[in-house]
Amino acid sequence: MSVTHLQNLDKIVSLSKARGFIFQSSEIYGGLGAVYDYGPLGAELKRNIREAWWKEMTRKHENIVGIDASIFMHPRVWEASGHVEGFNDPMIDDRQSKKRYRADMLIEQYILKLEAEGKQEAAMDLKEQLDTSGTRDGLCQDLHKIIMDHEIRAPESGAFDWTDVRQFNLMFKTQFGAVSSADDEDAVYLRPETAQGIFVNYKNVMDTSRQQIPFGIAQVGKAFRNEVVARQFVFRMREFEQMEMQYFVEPGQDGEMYEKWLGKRMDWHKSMGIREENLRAEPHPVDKLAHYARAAADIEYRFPIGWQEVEGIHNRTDFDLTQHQEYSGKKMEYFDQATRKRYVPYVVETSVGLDRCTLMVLCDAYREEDVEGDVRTVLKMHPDLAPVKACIFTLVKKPELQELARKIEGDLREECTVQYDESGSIGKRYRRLDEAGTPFCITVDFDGLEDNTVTIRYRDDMKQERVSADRLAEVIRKETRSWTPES
RNA sequence: GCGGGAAUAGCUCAGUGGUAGAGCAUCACCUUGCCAAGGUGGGGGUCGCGAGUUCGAAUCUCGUUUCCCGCUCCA
Repeated sequence: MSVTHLQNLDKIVSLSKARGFIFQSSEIYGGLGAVYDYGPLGAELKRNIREAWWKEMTRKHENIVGIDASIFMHPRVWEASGHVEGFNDPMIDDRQSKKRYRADMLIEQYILKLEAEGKQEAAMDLKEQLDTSGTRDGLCQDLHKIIMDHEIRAPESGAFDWTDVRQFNLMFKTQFGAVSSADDEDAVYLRPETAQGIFVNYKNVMDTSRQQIPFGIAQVGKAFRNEVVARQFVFRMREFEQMEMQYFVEPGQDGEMYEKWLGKRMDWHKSMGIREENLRAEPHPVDKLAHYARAAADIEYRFPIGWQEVEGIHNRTDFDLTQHQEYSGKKMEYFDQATRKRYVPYVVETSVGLDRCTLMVLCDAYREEDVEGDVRTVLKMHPDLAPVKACIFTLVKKPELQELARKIEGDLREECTVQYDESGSIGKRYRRLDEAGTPFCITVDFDGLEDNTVTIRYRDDMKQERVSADRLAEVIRKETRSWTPES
């Protein structure tokens, strides 16, 4: 039995389409870039992951509650959060090397170079110009002028052949209200992250849910980013779903809680049946942290496209709440009755991409096995996540078998997601369900008509057992509980 | 967004200016007593889309969209 390691996402993409996990959006119109739809199996898989997360993050903790905030938010939210600033990177292209650079970074590098050459005065002067860029003819024009005036060359090619400086705003903007106008006053954004929905509701939740610090707010929802480069299947989409939990703690407790949640979240991924050797935690270097974070780490999965982030754990400090306090004028402080301390809470964030999780599960489950000279494609995912948990077959298409099979199907429908299949050869049906990741196939044969027994065939090792039809639910439960991934 | 490559049936592809093809898949029937068996028949393509050249374009030219590979960002 051999297992092939995927070199790219091609096979996952093909299988996703062939079996109805994931389709490209608006395919009949030629598709829409970096937007995907979940088909029947994909919708079930994604929902199973979402529910597992929700159960883990809310129901298992008495001090974490869920909310469901809107996608539209007051435009000022995004000024407070830093997204209007931070999601507006001025970019410039080198026509020679075809490489793209952040215009402000180029100038900063040039300043460092001047300083290294001992030209302190010129460096100071340029720094002043950079800091005041955007105040003269607009940010793009100002930065472009600096680059032109100083003949700043491309770092790699050494060329001086630049395009204009252009800004790429990663936030989708739309009109609010029935009357559309070109005025920016009416513009609202589709949220680029779900976290702000939690921060703006922090006081509401605390005032109404009798929670005291430390406590958490969890949310699952869509977010939108107009990515410059949006590729690699559902890994980077323009519309995606995040599962976030913001944990509010007393300043000083943030470091410990950050470590704790990093560990708990890693454990969760393992409990989803993801192989341990394909998971790792990567701390962000201190000099590369986002504007809001004091510490950050990615939980990465070894995708066929390399190690990539699935979840981010951030120590956001009091950045967000302080910003909202300032921009909204509303107090975000917490008063601790026991210690008589008053403070703006610190926030530890866990933020996981649901679509990335789904892709991770598909990649980790995908196997190509050599079965008697034939290739068997099978998705060995955790039975709890499987879109279809069991499928009922008749050994051959005969009315007397159909009756018992339909009865078993009906009984199991109460227990889990099931399908019924009687077409084609038995082997073909097993393989079809292997590709769907269905862990249990139940076949009704003529012996079963006598003693009410059936064979249950296991996806992972293709072994079969004869069990009483009455015990099926019990066997499925037991097998599901004891399941572990094979490496 | 920029550069390079690609687009023909659900999938993999053949077809280089003259009637749109194959294998697999799918559906129906027959067959089939446990790992993609076999038989018969059916459905499915405005050759990504739009122009142009031509008597005639899947085929040549231009544009456009989407996908793949790089450059930046991130869940």
